[in-house]
Amino acid sequence: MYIDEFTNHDIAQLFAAIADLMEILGEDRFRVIAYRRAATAVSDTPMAITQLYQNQHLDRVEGLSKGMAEKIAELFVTGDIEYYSRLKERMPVGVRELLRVPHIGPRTAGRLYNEVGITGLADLRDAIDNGRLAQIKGIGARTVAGIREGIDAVADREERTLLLHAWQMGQALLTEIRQLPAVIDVAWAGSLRRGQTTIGDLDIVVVSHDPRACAVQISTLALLVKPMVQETRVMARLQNGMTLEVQVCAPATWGATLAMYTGNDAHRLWLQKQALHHGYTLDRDGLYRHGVVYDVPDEVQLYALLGMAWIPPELREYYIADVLPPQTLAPLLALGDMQGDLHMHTTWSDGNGSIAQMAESARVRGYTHAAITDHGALIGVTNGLDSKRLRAQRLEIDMVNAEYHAAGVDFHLLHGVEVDILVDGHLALPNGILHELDIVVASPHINLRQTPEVATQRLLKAIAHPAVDIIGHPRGRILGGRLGAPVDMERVIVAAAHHGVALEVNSGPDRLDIDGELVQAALAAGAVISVNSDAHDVSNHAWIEQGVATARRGGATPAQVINTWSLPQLTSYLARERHK
DNA sequence: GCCGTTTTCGGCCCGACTGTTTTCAGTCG
Repeated sequence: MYIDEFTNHDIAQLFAAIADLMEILGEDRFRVIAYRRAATAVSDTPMAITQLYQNQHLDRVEGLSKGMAEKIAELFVTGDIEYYSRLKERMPVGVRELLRVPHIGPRTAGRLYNEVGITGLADLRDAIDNGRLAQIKGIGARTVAGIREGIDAVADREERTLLLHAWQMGQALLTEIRQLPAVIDVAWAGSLRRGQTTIGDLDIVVVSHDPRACAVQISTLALLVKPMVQETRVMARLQNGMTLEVQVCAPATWGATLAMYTGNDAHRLWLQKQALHHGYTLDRDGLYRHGVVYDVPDEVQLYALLGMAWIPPELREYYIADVLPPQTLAPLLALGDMQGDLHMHTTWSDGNGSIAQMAESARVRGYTHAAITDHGALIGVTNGLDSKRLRAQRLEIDMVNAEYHAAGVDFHLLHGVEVDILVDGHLALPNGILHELDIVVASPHINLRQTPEVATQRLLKAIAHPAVDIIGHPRGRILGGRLGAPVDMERVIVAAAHHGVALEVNSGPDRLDIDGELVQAALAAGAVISVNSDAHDVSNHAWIEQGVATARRGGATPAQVINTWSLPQLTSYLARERHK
């Protein structure tokens, strides 16, 4: 039995590798999809697959078919999957790295191996440098340039985990740790607590009266893979492939330890400097005065002892060096401030939920309103709506609203659209229909490889359009996938502020576009922002938490985020802006 | 490979755009 050797992450990687190799080898694409689905099913499972297997509960893994469960059994029994071995004989595994590079799909990856012998990113770089790549039929100068551009964006992708996935794992860990008898309190630290868009390692700080005993208890949790205990610290791997570090401290040092583990490095050094300045020394074990531990039961007291107001973790990277923090910071946007989600899709275009289902899911989250913004007609696969279908959709939205109204429920749906911003900045729907809608989100989806000037003009033109209320995921970046359009965001922000158009923080886990830095710039210029889920399924509404974290990193206060406004306030904003 | 059955096999995600061609293959959303 090889059962202890595989985490969920390992198994998902194996299925993904099989799918990639099959695709490169030109196998039936529906079989490829089957393996991909299995990879997703496994990595979406919080419980250890090994444990489910031992309890004969693999059939409880949602989305995992019987055939794929058998492959997992084969892996646990023999240590390998025979089909995978046979694929590897036909195509080196390294070739699948090439698929991550923009402009290289399975066919090209296969040709790069067969015709030039390229087996990985390093080979690909060499082939670009020595001109071998340009010699391949069908790959011209522009494609080579595109590949050269994309290769670096892709290189560090494997190392980091998307905020959403780290968040989910962090939640699961907190829940389990909290139930241990020796635990008084527990919190995330590190980049997860700071709300970074991608996370390296997961850091957690725990408070206990008996830190050593508590560390041992933590090491027994089923979520941990190969845990190691060093006095009051636990190191382990997690099922999703991340590395975990848990530090247990005594109640008296909680404030100091949590702040030191939250960081970042620069903020940590700055805190230590401030401590010295006030006659203390500060390290991960606590705050000391004349060599004696000084009680700091929480972070607020730590910052107070160092002569300043508590700084929310999301802003700590910005408060470093000689920058003096304000004595009181305005409260940042919180999840509870959100009154409406203004960007979501339904089965009318490419979503999975009906209008009524998406509305109810938004209402249950505590919103008073939400906007249905299906795709406008342009992108084929999204089944976009033209004017005629949008008018038909209006009737269904009116009906849902009427039902809420009749039931005396305080919830209202706005009718909107997510319209494509075309290459030249024109919108993909006629002005007539755009003006009929309650709200218009305009987003760039295709042709994201433009020169900076053209890409910028494209957005500026859309912002100037009188019907546009929100610019959706302005750069179109995909985390770990592509950088997005080379837009001059400074000019875009100025224009958005001028025209009263909101810039979106899209909460899609691989988007988080715009990010914290741009939020900060936008707010400084007087623009408003809109934090939206871009949900295509009722379950996606939860993504808003990562969007809120991103807005917080930009220092957004509730008033600066149009989603916190009451329906009357939002409606008057939409009306005023439309008649400009 | 999986699903849902008219339970034995056909359908499953397809259309636009790009770059390279000279009529289209491949990538992307």
